[in-house]
Amino acid sequence: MTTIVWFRQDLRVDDHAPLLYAAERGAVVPIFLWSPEDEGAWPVGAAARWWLHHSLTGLAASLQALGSRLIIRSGRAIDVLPALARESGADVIVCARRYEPAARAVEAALAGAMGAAFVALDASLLHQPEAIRTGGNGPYQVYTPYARNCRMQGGPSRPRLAPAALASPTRWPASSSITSLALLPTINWTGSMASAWTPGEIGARAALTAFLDGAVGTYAESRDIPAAPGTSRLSPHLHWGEISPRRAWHAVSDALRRSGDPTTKRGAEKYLAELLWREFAHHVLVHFPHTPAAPLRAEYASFPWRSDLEALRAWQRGRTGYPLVDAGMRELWATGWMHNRVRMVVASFLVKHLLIAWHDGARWFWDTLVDADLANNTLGWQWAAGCGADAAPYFRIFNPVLQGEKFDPTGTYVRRWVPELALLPDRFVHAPWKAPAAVLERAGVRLGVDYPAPIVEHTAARIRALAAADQRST
DNA sequence: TGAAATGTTGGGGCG
DNA sequence: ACGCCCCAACATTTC
Repeated sequence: MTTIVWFRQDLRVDDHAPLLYAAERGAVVPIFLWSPEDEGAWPVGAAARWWLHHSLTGLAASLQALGSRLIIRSGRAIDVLPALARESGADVIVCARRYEPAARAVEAALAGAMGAAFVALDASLLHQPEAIRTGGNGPYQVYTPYARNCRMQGGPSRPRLAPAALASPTRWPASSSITSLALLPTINWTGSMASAWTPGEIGARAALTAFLDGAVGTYAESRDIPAAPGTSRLSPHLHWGEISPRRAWHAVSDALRRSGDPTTKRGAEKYLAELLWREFAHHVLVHFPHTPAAPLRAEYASFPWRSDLEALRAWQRGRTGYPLVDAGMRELWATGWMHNRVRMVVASFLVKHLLIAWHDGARWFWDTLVDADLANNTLGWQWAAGCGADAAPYFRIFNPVLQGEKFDPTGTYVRRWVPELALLPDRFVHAPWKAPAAVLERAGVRLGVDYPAPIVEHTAARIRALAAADQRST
C-alpha cells in the first residue's frame, strides 16, 4: 500500500506522526506542494520564503538519507493531490494538521473530494485547540488559566524517532526542483540572514542543543536582554516544524528535572511557559478565526487609527529617532528576526505612539520575519494594540527610552544595529536628543542628518494615544 | 510582559 | 528639645 505524506509546516522526519503512519502502511511518497493560492490573504512572506527554500533542501536530504526522496509540486492542493494519488498509486494521503483558517478550509475541501482517503494528524502542537476548554466548555481568552489547564492535562507524550528507512513506491511521480519554485529573492539581500541562521532540521536540533547547553540556565533573566544570546532562537524552526514542540518540551523539561540549580529550573520552567504561549495563540486562532483581519474585542472595530504613510515608512526602515525602536526594526530587516522584548516595544510604538493600525505592523512582520506565523503574529499584534486575547490594556504604553535603559543599559544592542550612535556615551545612547551639542559632536552625530530627530515626542504621543482610546470607549 | 502621577513616610537640616 | 520644612524613597493610584 502506498501513502502520500504531504509535508506542509512540518519539515522534519523526527517525531513526525504522518511519516510514521505512512511507513507502517508500506511505500511512502513524500511531497511538498507550493501553493500560495491556498493561503488566502497570507501567502508566505519574502523572508520566510528564503527560509523555506533552505528548509526544503534540508528535508530532501533527510529523506534521501532514509532511502526516499522529496517530490516537489506547485498548484492548489485540490488540483494536485488527487492527481498525484492516481499517478503514484497511493490510496491514502496523510499530512499534519494546520490551524490557519485558509489551511483548514483546504483540509475540509480535500476530505470531501479525494479519490484516496485523506488523513490529517496532530503533529504540530502539544495540545489540540479543541481539547482545552473552560469550565463552561468554551475557549480560553486569557493565557494564565489556559496554561494552567494545559499543565493539568499532564505533559505531552514522548517524541518518536523517524522511521529507520522508507520504502519507495513502484513508480515515483515526476518532481519539480526546489529552485524552480523561485522562493529566493532575485536581489541577494539575504546574506546577513544566512549568517544568522541555519534553516532545516539539523539547524533546529543544533539550536536546541545550544540552548540547553547555554541560555536555558539563565533564561528567566537573560531572555529580556536583547543584546544577550539569552533566547532559544527556536521560533522559525518551530514555525516550519523542523523540530516538534514535543521534542523541545521534553528536552527542556528533562533538563529541568535533572538540574539541581534553582536558577536553571526557573529558566526551564519559563521556557515551557513560552511554549504554551505558542499553544495559546493557536487555540485563539482556531476558536476566533476572524482575528487575523479583525480585532477580537469588537469595541476596537471603530478605533480611530491614523493613516500616515510617512511615519509607517520611518518605522519600517528603522528611522523613528528612537534608538531602541530603530535597532529592533533594523535587526528585523537584516536577520529576519527580532528579539521578543523589542518586538513588544516596536509594536507598542507603532500602535500607540504613531496610532497606526496593528494590521500594518502585522503585515510588515509577515513579510520580514523568518518565523512569521499567523497564530503568533496575530496574537502578538492584538496584544500590543490592546484589542486581543489577554491584551495589554490601552493605558500600557511603553516608553522606548526607559525600556532601553532598563533592558539595554550599556546600549550594546543599539550600537550593534544603529552604528551611527555607537560613539555616544551610555547615558545618551537611548535619547540622543538629550545630549549636549558638544557630546553629539564628539560622537559624530548630527541629529536630523546622521540620525533622525524623534518623529513624535513621547509625552505628547502618549497623551494622544490615551485620548484615542477614550474616543473608542465612548 | 508599563509609566506617570499622586500619596505617604521618615530622616536630617535648621531656626 | 521641638516643630517645621524639604525631599528622597517607597507605596499606591491612575491612565
